[in-house]
Amino acid sequence: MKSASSTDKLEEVLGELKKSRLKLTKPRKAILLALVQNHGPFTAEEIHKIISKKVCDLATVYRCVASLEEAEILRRVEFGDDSSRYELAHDTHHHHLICTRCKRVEIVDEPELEEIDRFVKKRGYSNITHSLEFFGICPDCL
Amino acid sequence: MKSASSTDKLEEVLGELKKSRLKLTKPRKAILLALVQNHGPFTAEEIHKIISKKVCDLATVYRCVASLEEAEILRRVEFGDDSSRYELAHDTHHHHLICTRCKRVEIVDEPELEEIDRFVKKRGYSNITHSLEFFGICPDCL
DNA sequence: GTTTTCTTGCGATTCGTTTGCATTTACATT
DNA sequence: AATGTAAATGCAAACGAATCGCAAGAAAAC
Repeated sequence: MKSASSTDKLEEVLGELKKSRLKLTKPRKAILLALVQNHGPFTAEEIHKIISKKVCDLATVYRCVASLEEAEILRRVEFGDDSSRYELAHDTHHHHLICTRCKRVEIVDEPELEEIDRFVKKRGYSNITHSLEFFGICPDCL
Repeated sequence: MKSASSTDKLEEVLGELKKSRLKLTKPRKAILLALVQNHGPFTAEEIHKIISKKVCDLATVYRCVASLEEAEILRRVEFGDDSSRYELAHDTHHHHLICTRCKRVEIVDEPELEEIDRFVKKRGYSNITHSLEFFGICPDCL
């Protein structure tokens, strides 16, 4: 199975948006396009820059990512630096490997890590999610 | 091997503090005592309440936890709710399981999870650390 | 096209955290 | 014990990320 093209992906995501009860507005479309076209989780501020500040106010970006996260179209990621980052939830579950020197972000999607949640299932918890991020110094920075 | 008593633990931690080049001040002693006596990672604000606000200013708590983290006596933990929490770094490496309803925090220290970092070692990264937190609904809240 | 409901812009506001600066304290040195 | 000095503190002001109130604007429903 080939990976979908950028436009395919955008249509897919916009489809998800229509299925939710969220309205299809210009800021939301711009944000989703930005995340389809660009890699890596971004802060609201970064998204605001990418879509161009003329599209909408920064406050609107915050409100959009919040509603899109609620609708499970976006996923929030925390790198422990006091700001939330967002990426398409549609992408397969994965984690990040962040170089603490150059801030490069790599994707980690080892199949063995898929089963992580089972360690807490036996405690009777439900609706389990987890957040796993790696930090280290990348080969280039050594 | 028995777990150390509260006073043993406190002395051990104060020993670490002396070995660092940090001065042994009243606020730092109070904070370490608070973390020896109480479970779970706490925010600066929570620590400030525990040690009693008379001990020092909130700004001092922030400065203390920062220096104690730097000295690797405390460890910072993020639950993705826009505030940092601190616990004794001395305690064995573990993760947290946070009930998203009642905010209860449990410790997760499955031995199988110890080896997590190896998934990124093969990418040539060094000084690897990771942050893994679980979120779910606890049996009592169901 | 009109109504209803959601969304936005803009400014003000909150909240966690940090900082500047004068003062105080811990600790080393005499 | 008195002194010197570098580090730590209190207090208030400043900060940055995120949120909110409200009036105006735009989408979807009728």
